[in-house]
Amino acid sequence: MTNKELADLLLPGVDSDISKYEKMYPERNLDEKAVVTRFAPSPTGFVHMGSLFQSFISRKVASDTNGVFFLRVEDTDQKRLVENSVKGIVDDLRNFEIEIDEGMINEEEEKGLYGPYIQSKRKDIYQSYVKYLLEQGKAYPCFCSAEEIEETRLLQEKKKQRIGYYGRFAKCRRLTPEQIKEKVENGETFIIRLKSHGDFEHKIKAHDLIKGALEFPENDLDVVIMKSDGLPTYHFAHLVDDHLMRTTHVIRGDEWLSSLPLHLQLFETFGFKAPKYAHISPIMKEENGIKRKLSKRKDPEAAVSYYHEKGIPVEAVKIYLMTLANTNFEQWYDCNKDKTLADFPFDFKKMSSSGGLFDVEKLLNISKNYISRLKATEVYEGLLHWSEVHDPEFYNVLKDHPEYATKVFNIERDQKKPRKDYSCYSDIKEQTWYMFDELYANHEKEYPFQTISDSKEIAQILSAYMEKYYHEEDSKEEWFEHMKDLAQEFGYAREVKEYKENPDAYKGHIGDISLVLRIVLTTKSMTPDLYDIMTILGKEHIFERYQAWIKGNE
RNA sequence: GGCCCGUUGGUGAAGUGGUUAAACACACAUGCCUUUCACGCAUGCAUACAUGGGUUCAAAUCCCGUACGGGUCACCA
Repeated sequence: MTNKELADLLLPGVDSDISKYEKMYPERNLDEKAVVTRFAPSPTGFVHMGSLFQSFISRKVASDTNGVFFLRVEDTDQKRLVENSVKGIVDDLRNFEIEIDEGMINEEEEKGLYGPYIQSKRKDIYQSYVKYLLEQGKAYPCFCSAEEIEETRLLQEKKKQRIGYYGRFAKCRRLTPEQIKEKVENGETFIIRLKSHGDFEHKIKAHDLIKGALEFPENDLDVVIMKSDGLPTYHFAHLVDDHLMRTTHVIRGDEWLSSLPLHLQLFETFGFKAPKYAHISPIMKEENGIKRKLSKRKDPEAAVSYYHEKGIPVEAVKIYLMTLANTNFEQWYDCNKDKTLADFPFDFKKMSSSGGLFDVEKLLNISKNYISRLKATEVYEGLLHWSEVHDPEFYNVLKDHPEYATKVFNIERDQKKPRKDYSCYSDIKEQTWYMFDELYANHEKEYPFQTISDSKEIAQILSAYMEKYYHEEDSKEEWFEHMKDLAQEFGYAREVKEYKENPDAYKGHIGDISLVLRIVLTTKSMTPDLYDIMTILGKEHIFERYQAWIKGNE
């Protein structure tokens, strides 16, 4: 019995002519340096921070080189499928503004000429390649049961031998064609294994874009390439897909590093050119002094939804990811304030070969700086968008007063060194609610008075301010002069310096007076510039709040 | 257990044999500025190159061992 007859017996009706696929998916017509890469998740849930990181880098590299970034869904494990997760993945990428050039665009549809981009629809293709391999005598069927495999494993453990299906442990490799025929005709289920010619004692050299030069023993495991349901395993799908999709760079998590020898062997077996590999270390988290992989299950910050809920701008998250990826980015960004992420020359070699710690503090700092550089209108837009989903009360207020709200966000913003108050959109309401009537009315109020806390004196100060010292048209300088006059009238120093030089001569200083005016107006002892606040709020509101306080504290 | 990768201060890290007695950023502390806060500025902090050996005139940087951490060894990806 020839290999061809054997292949026909095992995969009847499958066309082993792989040359047609080679024609169907020709080399891409791109620049020599163009990088074709992909994000290839299995549809088992939402996108994890680590995957987002990989896609972000992949997108960046493809864009930098006028290449292609595509999304391929790896659903060959039918048992683990989670409903609607393709949509989840697509949405997560879109929400982070990571655009795909090709691939799945929702649960059913896709775009691009190198599809199908979902593995369950590529079964015919994989089977052709499997059959081709069988005909070449480079693969064989295996009828071993799970129990038998387990048995050899135990035996190997006991004898302290390497675990796996290889060498003399590869029983089915020695099956004669007649035996195979008999088993198939008996209806026994089988899988297909690679007939490896690797030698564990031989070392092979490999190169990784991030980790550099690597050395491994050759793969000598007869790994499963096709499962009993006729679908390929990851390794084989990787070979076929990344070959036919003309992937030039495989960027993936470093849990794959140890199967690199196998993958290289697979490409070599077919005589295909292997892609370049970049194995990214996982993002770590520290807990109780131990570093561990950021976990989807345990760590809320692992889910990309966390950032949307907090209202950290997408761009800020990307900036953070870039600093994690290439730490020289921070300095570059600092020196090139007019440039954007897209201008930064990303370099694989600058990636850390060990796993970086994910630092939410640092992210928030970056976000704070980012928001501080935004225009007030941009803050308004971003906040509006965020609050629509996460804070309907605030959203309604913002929606009704776009111009007013923009003025509020412009306080101490339009200057060379803008204020840095907000780390994320969810911070803003707490710091600005007193500027909005609707929110002010419903908010609980506490007045944290300090030096001046006697309500009678406070009432007097407020009254005097309204009667004599408040003038709607005052410039900032005039306004401040009037504040000083007010301070003086009540026995407080006009200048802090004066007070410090001669503390006994005064009850306090200008700061104590302005604090009273600030607190009654805003209920806060810490706010941005009071003049700006007063100007935006206007006479009516100021007087209303001062009078209400006096009345309430008689 | 086999194989592979990694280990620079609280954190991210620069650094690839010699002005790095270890940059920069975050965090933290102090001071200045300031009507508050924030910003900014200045200073400081952290006893930082896992460890033992070797190569060299010279090592965080090269080699070997050890420890610790991570990954992998599925009809999962």
